[in-house]
Amino acid sequence: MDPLFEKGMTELNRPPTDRPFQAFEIVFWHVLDEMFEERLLPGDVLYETALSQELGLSRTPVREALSRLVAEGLLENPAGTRGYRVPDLSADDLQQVFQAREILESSAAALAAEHARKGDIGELEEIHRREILFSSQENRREYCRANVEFHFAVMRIGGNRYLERAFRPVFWRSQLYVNYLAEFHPLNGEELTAESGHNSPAEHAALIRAIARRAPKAAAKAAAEHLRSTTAYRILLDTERARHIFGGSSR
Amino acid sequence: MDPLFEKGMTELNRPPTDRPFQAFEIVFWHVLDEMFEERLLPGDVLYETALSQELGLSRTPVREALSRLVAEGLLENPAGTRGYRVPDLSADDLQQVFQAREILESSAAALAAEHARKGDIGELEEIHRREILFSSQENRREYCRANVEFHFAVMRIGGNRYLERAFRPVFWRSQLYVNYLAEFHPLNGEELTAESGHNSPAEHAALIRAIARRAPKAAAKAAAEHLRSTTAYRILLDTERARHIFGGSSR
DNA sequence: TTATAGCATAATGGATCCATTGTTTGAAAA
DNA sequence: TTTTCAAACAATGGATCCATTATGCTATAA
Repeated sequence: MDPLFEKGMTELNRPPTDRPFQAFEIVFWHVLDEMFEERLLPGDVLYETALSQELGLSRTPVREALSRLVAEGLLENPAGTRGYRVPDLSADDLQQVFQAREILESSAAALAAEHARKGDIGELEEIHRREILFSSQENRREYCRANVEFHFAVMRIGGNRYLERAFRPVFWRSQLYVNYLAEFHPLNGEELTAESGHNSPAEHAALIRAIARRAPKAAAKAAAEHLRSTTAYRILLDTERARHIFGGSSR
Repeated sequence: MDPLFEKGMTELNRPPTDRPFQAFEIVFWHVLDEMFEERLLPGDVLYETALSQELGLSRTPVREALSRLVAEGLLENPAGTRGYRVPDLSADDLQQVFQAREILESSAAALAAEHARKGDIGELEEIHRREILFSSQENRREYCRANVEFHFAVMRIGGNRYLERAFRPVFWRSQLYVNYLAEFHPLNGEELTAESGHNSPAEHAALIRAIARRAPKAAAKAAAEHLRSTTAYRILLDTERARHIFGGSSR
């Protein structure tokens, strides 16, 4: 459990701090990692007891973590039910998640175009360089990482902490869907990959340009268009095939 | 502690269910009510121990509740610090909260204009009738209630559950600010009241019309303009006076 | 063979306990 | 009188315990 946080992309979401991890945080990020790594799939159920034994902790921190995950909308435990269920995937959910992302991210992009400072543009460009590098190297994990960083960076540069807070759970959820869908989609391995076919870098470049020249509307448009070309979104449009995917877990 | 949930406006936010309250829910809504009722002000600090004694519960459910409130952004406990602090009010926070609301609510209004069914319009009109009634009766509490219901109804009719989830904490926080500001603002009692001078009903009417005639852009515009005319927002514009208000708690 | 009732199992909500650690008070020194 | 250090106090994080109750299995009956 030690190197739990050197892998995966979840630590991106943990605010940087020198304070040691509390037990419940270990559980929280562990579960999140399991979800991102697709070892936990929609329909799977987690139990406090089992988890606490697996992780060698008492149930107290496990409860805390699971309860937070529920608050984030990443798990659900309907009233009077035991176990914490990884929410099912429905075409409707997918559509709503991406619609929400489009609203939040295009607004943030517009704000970023208004508020960006010189260093911010540099930061975006640095991330973007990594995206290009890793996409050409076909280094899926590092590419994905940079991609995640990019979206959070735009959100942060936008400068609205409340919008940013609202964004995090929506984004997480959409990431889960992306991985899962890419995994199970019949087109997987052909033209579709988890990171939207590597056209992201070009679209990100367009967004950076819009932000750099302080064009809020163009930035918002670029962000929205980028989302629309995402793998998951494209799968969604392919509703006929989608029917084969959505539904219960395979496990 | 029994009639805790017949007063206040917080129960609006508890999803309806026949299941009895769990202990942690009692704590959760209790604290929320204390905040809305302005018995808890920015800068105040809550302690698990004290709360559990006050409410006659063990610390376990209290911890759960406080932890959820932190997750909602309604309390904060910085790393390595004791006590849960009601976040301070800064002009910047206020601006951001209202900016976030504008983004979320205008988007939801547009969606509502697209998705509204006949019954939905009826519901909005019913709430709106109550607003008019109570505003003319100067029944502050019931008016406020209807106002809250209205905003949630628009969000719900928009139909995006993820947007709705993101909206809730932002809205809550803005409500806290509204009450607090109205209380302490030097203009309180003159032209400003907590419910933005009762021009809300007219603005809500405009929003309903836009939704009813399926005009997403008009709906979004109406929602945004409504927010801009809110008390707190108007106070915010009055930055000179604002300086006297923002800052530590009075308690 | 399928459906139902009842029982055994085990997971959860809440209470309590303990070790750790942040806070505060007070005493001593500058 | 003000500052520093230490010791007592108190709040929290985590572990454990217990009562309640959801869940699953079995045996019986249709």
